[in-house]
Amino acid sequence: MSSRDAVLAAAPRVLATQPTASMAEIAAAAGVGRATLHRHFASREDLLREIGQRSLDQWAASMDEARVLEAAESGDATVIRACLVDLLTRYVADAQAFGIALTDPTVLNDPELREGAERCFVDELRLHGAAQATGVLRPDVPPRWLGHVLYGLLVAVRDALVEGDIAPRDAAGLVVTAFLEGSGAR
Amino acid sequence: MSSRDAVLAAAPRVLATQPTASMAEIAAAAGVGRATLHRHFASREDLLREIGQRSLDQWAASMDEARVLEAAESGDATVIRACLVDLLTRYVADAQAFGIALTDPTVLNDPELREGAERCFVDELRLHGAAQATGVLRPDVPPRWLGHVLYGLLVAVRDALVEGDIAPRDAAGLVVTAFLEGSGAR
DNA sequence: CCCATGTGAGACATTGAAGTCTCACATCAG
DNA sequence: CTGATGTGAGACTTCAATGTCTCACATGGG
Repeated sequence: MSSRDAVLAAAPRVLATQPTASMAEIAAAAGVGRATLHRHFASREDLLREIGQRSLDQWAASMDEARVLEAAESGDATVIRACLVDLLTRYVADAQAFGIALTDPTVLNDPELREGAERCFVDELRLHGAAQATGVLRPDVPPRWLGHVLYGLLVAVRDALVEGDIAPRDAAGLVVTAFLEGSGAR
Repeated sequence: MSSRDAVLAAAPRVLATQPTASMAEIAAAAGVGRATLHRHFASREDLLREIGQRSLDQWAASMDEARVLEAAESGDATVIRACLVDLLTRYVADAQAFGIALTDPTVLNDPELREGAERCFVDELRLHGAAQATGVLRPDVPPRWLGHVLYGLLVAVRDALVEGDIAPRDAAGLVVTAFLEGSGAR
């Protein structure tokens, strides 16, 4: 594994538990010299942006793999619902790999990344819209609110896993249930 | 309003949109000199801790006002459900006032604050436990997970409000519904 | 063997925010 | 008026992390 890959593997891991970790700490965690870290990423911002970009790529990839647009256009409630579940499951995995990108100010405030996020979000909204139109998701809430709820649940599952309050293998199921059925008893 | 109160009012507001705001920016937002800010709060950590402590006090106060422990001990599903809704509504208001405390590393990592948070959480868990036992909340998930879901929804509503995706007057209802009923259509 | 490449260690410089200090000024109670 | 208190402005110091640079070394291809 190249030292660059070592950094890109280690950084999200440390930052997940220590969002303010210094470059020195990140380098150490990656088993790499501080100078080497700076060779690959000129600044801390650079590194964070790269991680943010990768999380966006992963977001897009997950939507792609779940065939979000295809499902949205199908107009078939069963397909849409299955797609949603598939998507959420992928998101949960992504949130563990790129948890830092969910809440880091550097990532959240970067104009380019924001634009990329909005682009992904628009695609996701297609699915939510189709889900609302076909009776899969409740129609009486703003579609963008559904995105926020999803986001919040990913933050929740990330933290719950970090603190060891839920088992990794249960994570996806808990999120899917919480999102679709809520936490109220049936 | 004393300058100290001005700071304690302004700081959470600026930090809500700029979590990395400098002391100088906070002072400016409070309409107060930088020296004055340091007179009241020796360090940035001090200020953040004070805000964190106040958010904990508010958390405790909200549980108190919603009569959480009383409801938990009542064993009455109707009472418990009403208490939960009341509590969530209060939380939504609190999340707007102290949104920064939800995700700021300084607040989240301070040992004393963590201990205080855990103490509040334990009380909240009593309610969740009672709610699960009386068929108000689903019994098939870890009680602590319910706390995380709630937390995630507060982060979601905070961000949705900051970005203007939902109307302030709808916020509480959206959170209550998302938590209890989920986002799936009935 | 030899060179090219990438690396670690560590010295060094830079920077930007934090924190300190002084002083003049406003306010207000007595 | 007068002293006490709190304040704003701004100069100043400190400090920790960032970013730069050099050099010796390892490795691997030729």
